[in-house]
Amino acid sequence: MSASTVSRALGNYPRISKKTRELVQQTARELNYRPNQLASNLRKGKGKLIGVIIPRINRHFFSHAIAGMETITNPSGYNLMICQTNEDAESEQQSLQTLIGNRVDGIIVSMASGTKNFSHFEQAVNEGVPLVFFDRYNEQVEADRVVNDNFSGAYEVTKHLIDQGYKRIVHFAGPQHINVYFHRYLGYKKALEESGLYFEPDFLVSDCLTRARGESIAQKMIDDANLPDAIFSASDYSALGALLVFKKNGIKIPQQLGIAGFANEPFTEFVDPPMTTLEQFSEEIGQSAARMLIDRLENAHPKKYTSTVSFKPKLIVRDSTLRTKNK
Amino acid sequence: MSASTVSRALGNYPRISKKTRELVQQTARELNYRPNQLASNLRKGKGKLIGVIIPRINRHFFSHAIAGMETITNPSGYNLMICQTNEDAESEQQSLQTLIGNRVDGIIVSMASGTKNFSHFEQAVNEGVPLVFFDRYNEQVEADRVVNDNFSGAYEVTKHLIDQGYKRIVHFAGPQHINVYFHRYLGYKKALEESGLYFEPDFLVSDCLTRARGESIAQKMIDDANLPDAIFSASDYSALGALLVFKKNGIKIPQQLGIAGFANEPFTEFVDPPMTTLEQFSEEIGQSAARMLIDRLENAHPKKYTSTVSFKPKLIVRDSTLRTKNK
DNA sequence: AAAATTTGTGCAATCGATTGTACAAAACAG
DNA sequence: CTGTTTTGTACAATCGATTGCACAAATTTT
Repeated sequence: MSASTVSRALGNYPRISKKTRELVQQTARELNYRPNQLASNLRKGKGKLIGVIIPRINRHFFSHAIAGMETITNPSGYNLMICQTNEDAESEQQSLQTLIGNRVDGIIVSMASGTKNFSHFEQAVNEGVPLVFFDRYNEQVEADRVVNDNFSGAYEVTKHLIDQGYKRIVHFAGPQHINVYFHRYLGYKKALEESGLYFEPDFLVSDCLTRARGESIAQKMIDDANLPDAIFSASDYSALGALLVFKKNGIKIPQQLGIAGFANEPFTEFVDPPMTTLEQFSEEIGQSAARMLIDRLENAHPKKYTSTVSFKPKLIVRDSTLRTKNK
Repeated sequence: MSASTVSRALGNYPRISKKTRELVQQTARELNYRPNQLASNLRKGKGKLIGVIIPRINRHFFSHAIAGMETITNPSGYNLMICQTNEDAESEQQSLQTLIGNRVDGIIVSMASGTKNFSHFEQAVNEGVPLVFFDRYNEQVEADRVVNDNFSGAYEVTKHLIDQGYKRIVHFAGPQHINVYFHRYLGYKKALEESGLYFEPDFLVSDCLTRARGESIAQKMIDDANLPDAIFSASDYSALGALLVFKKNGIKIPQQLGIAGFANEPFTEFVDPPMTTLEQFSEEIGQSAARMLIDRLENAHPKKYTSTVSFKPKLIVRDSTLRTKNK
């Protein structure tokens, strides 16, 4: 029996007689035959493989986004090949090369913080590699996007702080070349301005995303006897660090000082006091990105077509900012 | 210029003249040529690809294990292809087929809880697919393993509870067909027996791993006015659920009731009171599994050689079980 | 019963890189 | 200046599955 017949029998081609087909399939099962996907993909030029590039897999947001993607890709028969960049630009470049070299059908990316040059992405787009960004993207690169409305999230939480009567509100910011953190800053600023609130440059603490940095900033505030009324942090982790240091030093939260974070990391619910933060819908974002990519892969789109979906983070108010309730 | 020359030039074969080599490499860069890995892998029969099968990617333990693997595989030039099973046996089977079909060099697995038949793994082993299990394995399958010493971890924490003066100690258990949970139960039991402590069958709460289940069990204990002295849970999540319900009902922890979990999920540090638990060294386990697989791929081993590495979890004592301190 | 159509299978080219072998050109030796 | 060795490049087969085309057998039509 020829290879072609076998191939067609396994592929359920109508021209193959029922008898042969069943014989082949039965025999294949017995011999435990597994078609070599490499060969198949090579010949067909497509392999039902989607590449994913993310900064870190062990972050609540990203691992949940990936889980979300899989709920979409699996039923459609796509597999995921996941690369971590560890926030490093070069590693991101490499991952992109690897994925393209492996002829993935498309790529879902969230950019590394180390990335400041975007030519590798632009080039990929120009070569026609279907690309979808989620969460962290860059304006320059013309590709599909699934984003968080960080601006509105930040605006809302800052508004909330103002409503609670906090006036001198500090912002723990992230690297401003990343859209995500820049927009959080903008939302924060907009809310302040709208309320005609006092704002001075050192209300902005730059690159304050980690627990350690949050701790040291808080310690410095205490040492300088220069406490703000409230802190809106772009990261739950630095908010946590600050909260712990303040608490240890007997500063009452939320009465003396309010703290809000961003991302609704699992621990925020359980710190004392529970922390106000913003939920990001990571799974939905992952799903949406996957859907968008598959749509692009399976349906023809006009050349310059790009699509953007935006998710609005949900404000989760907890005791760490409820000054009115906790008088 | 022939394809073979190009291939050799890019591969830095000594027989290619420096001039040609540089010309080729330069031109390749200009044309943005990326060798088709599919074709290359097909021809070479190897692809520097490692498959990973895990229950869920968005679990602290697993996502950190994967991060650990990457620290080893990346420098060695291997890529990871990750599949989630969602604890489902059939999905696990499929993932295995997919990975083998894609001719991965080897596979790192942590079994799904739904898996009760292991023939697919045995068959893979027989076919010579290099397999390394981590955390969740099965005795029947002869393959390399990286495991947690769940027995000793459970033994230690139970011992600790006994030392703190708790007597009626309940165990929230997981599915006993999974080695991990079975060993936790055994360690718990051993500690009780050694201390000559009273043990009755309903001290064992089966399949109690989720927060919701922990809550309902705790509620039931309260309703029945049948509180134990302490709980050792095989999962931080169910421990959390119980802790929250007890607290809401005014039961003093650790004075009236001690609670310990397993896995050192991030939130355990921040609940009130902070929860005693066991740290699992997920990254190290991932690293170890990756190292073991690569060793097997790159070094010849005798046929029946299998290796097992065991990590001892570290007891992290926090206030939730410190009855003596919190009198 | 011959012609036309349908059905079932095999041949051979193909995807793109790799590699053993062959052969031409250059370098060297005698 | 001829013969030998070295160097550099090309040819062609290969990995394994897929697929257009061709052709034989079976079935239907006239």
